[in-house]
Amino acid sequence: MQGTEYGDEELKQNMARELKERLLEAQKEGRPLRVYCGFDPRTSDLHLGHTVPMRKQRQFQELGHEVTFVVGDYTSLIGDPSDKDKLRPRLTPEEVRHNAATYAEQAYKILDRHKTKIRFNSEWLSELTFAELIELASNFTVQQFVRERENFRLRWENNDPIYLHETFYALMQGYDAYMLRADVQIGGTDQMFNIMTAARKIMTALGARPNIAIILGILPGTDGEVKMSKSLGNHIPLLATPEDMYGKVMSVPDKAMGQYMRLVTRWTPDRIAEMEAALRSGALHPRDAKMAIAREIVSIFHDEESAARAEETFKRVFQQKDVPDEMPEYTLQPGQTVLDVLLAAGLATSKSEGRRLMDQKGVRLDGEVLEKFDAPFPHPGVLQVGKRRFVRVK
RNA sequence: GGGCAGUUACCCAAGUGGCCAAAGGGGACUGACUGUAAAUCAGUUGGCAGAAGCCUUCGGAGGUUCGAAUCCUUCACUGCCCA
Repeated sequence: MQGTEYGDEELKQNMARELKERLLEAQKEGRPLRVYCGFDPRTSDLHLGHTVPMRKQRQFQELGHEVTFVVGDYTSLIGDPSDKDKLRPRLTPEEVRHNAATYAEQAYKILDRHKTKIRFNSEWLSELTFAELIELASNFTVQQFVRERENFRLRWENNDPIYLHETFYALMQGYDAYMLRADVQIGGTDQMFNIMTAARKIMTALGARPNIAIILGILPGTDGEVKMSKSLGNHIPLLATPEDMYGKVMSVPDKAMGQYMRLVTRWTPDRIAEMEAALRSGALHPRDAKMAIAREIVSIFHDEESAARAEETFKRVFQQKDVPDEMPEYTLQPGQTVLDVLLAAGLATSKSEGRRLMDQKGVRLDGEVLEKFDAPFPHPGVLQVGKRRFVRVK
């Protein structure tokens, strides 16, 4: 149960007990547990935060259980209720399929490709009749949605709109769990309502055994404070290069190291406890601890070798202030000024921005600060903007 | 259906006829410092021009005015109250 967070010790005990019972029962029946996880095909750009529940699923796979990956193609008609003001155009079936494929491809960095079943929830949700929907809805009160769900409550208090159809999201997720006869459903604390209240209630009402909830802590973003999310700009994409991923992990504040160790790395609870003890006693420097975490994380999503290279680059660029081995290249065109090159190489989005960067002494060529933006570009070399953007100008 | 309030730059939010490219905060970016891309401090943060300057922006459209984010009309969206 490493990394779980129910916010209530009693609930945690209950879930742990139920899980134990269900395991024994399944063993007696000679069947694996059915573990359910859903995903929203609206995004196909996964980040470390998405991998937290996947890691838990992987553990189930390794123990021989059955993991079903549900593509929420039907639920995506609604979208995540926490995003309010973006109009979410309905995706075409092709887009859903494409996103599902790229999403799954990234997910297989963690899950076992051969042991993962994929289902689309339109399969059963599109068959629901209006009468059946009413039946499902009759299990809930408006108060449950508005008072118990934190994101709705906040929106209610802030006078933000809450559309009726958004409340269906939980019903649909619960119905998914019912259709799959899931034994276990895994999600972050933001899924507490959908898993605990909605799914368990619907399953019970329809005569199935309620699934057991495994609620995991939420991984904070690179700011160390709030949930990792692309829209907040504090995310670490799975598709980041090894160097970028390593550096982004290094930029996470020290205080979030524990959460990263517990929620992202493959380390055992013992190893983590050991490291934390060493940190407390001063035997382990926080920088070295974080470097180990960064290296481990890059190893998971790339491989050991790339991780070692990323570490080298990091040491060179940030600890020795040297330039990295590899960087994008740009071929100089005749007659270009410094400003032209900045713009053409994508280091500035407008001439004004380029001038500002130069005014701030943020532009260097082979280590020399460039100040005259309208001067012809001096000579080929390594053009650097700020601390970490490099282009080799040829 | 009726009444009232609101819609400002990436986000939150001030501004209620000229001094507004638009306060403040967050974020982002740059610099200094640092074990770090953290923390802290300083600066920058619409576009174009070397600068004075010019151009585009305050939900959409139209209007009043020498001049509008600010006033009027209308449309769209949101909230609150009443039915």
